[in-house]
Amino acid sequence: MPKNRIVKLDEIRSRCQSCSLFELCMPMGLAEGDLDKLDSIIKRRRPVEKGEYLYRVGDPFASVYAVRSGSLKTFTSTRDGRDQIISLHLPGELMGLDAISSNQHICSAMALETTSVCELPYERLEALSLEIPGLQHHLLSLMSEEIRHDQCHMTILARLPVDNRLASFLVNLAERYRTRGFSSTEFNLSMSRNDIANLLGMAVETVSRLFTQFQEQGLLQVERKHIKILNYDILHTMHNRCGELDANDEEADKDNSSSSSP
Amino acid sequence: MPKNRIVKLDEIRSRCQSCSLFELCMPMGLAEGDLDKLDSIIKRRRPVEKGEYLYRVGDPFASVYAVRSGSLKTFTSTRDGRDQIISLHLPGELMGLDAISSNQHICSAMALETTSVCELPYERLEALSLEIPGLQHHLLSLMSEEIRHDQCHMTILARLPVDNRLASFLVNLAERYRTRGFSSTEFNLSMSRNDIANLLGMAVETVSRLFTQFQEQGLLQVERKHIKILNYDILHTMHNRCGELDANDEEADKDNSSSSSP
DNA sequence: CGACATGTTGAAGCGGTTCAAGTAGGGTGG
DNA sequence: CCACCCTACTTGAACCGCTTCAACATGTCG
Repeated sequence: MPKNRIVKLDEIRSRCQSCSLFELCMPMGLAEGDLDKLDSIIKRRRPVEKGEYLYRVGDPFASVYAVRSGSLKTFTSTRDGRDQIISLHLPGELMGLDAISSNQHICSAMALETTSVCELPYERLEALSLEIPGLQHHLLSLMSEEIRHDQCHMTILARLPVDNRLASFLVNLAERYRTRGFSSTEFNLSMSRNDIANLLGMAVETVSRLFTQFQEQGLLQVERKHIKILNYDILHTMHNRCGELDANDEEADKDNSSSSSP
Repeated sequence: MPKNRIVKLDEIRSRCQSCSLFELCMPMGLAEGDLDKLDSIIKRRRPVEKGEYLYRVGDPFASVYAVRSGSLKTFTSTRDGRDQIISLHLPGELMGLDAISSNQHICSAMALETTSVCELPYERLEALSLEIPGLQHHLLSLMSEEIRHDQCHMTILARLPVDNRLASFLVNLAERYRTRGFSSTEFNLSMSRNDIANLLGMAVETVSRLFTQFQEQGLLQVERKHIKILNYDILHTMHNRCGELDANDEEADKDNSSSSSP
């Protein structure tokens, strides 16, 4: 089971009560004054409408963004002009940290629905993280979390057949909704079939076929974007378990067949 | 062309002269005293022999490691027991930062040849980065670099046919060797065909066939692990250019066909 | 309502895997 | 030093998972 990435709703305090920055400010138990400091650098901005860009590849890197509501996809463009979707971002997640080293955004972010975000000017955030205890660690931790996620996705793309990929996607979504206090068995997809296919490295038609197949198998009930999970267990069996560490890990990598052991 | 990830050899100073920690300590122009501080937390350890683990999935996270010489692969295990190689690490690179959020290693690291590393106890490193100007930013920057790399690899796995994947791999290797002052046209692979296949999400046989195909096309000369690149341009044409930002990026993602523009 | 985007379904084709067999290093022990 | 073995690698041929192409259905929005 992945570690909870945000804090329970009832633990949220004062200012950020109406804000989805849980993940960013809460986990290290912020003092009142520190919370003020954080609040002071946050820029509110008008919602990003469906299809609008929050930022684009190559934009100068000035801020990171915390999703308050709605959802966005990030994607890069390959040289042949087609896009590759990198990830889906839900409320409570921080986006844009991947631009730190290049000082410009390395992917574009587009809203999948009307989406509101908080803008955090990065320089001020970085400065603040030298002051506020735990903030530095938290930023580093968030990035490490993102690396873990990406590695998991790489494994999915490299190793799994298409049905397992879709199952992984759905299980992951379910978990994330559950963590946010929503139903983990019934939700609406904010991504189109096209986007899902792209994210999972397959053809749209395949996604379509898999949804009907899953439905015929009694795993799901699908109606357009509405998903109802009927048999979570089987889906979970199919999904890639990377990132789920448990006690007896030593036996997991016992047969490392590749380049020799001495 | 990816940004240079390490500093030119003649810019290296004093203590770390014999060390490949360029990337970690150099880019922000360390003061003499700060360099001492950094040196003081570094643990030297005996070389890791080929096939030995530097760390394993699930190991408690205590340190990050800078590769001084040699090379390592990192990999996770999927639930079916097979491994998925995540990346190859060459001298000058820092490994293990992905363990920050979970506090245990999320992948295993195994030496591909006799490899020497410097161990940096993470807690002390994090503490130090509150003191040494620029170190915090550098750590964040390194992680952002890793995210960029992973995203690039995701794109390769999701979109490219096998020949382009291998070309991408070789071009990437060539660049990294060049940056390190080695020949970018002639080098030895430290990975086995098996490992390469695994990393690129394909079958060993395919890698083998592609090498002979590339050779027949006059792109390469291959002899076992020794690679000589004969036509870099064509390989470069095949390779995925993600992460290579340039001035006219706005036209790159003009036709974003997926979920609507307003 | 018509037009266009999005989603579904079927049938053909192919890229890459899998299976099988054979070759070539590299190390070990006699 | 060679015979041996084991592993890494290569090559061929059959198969199949998924894509592609094409046609149709369903929503959605001006």
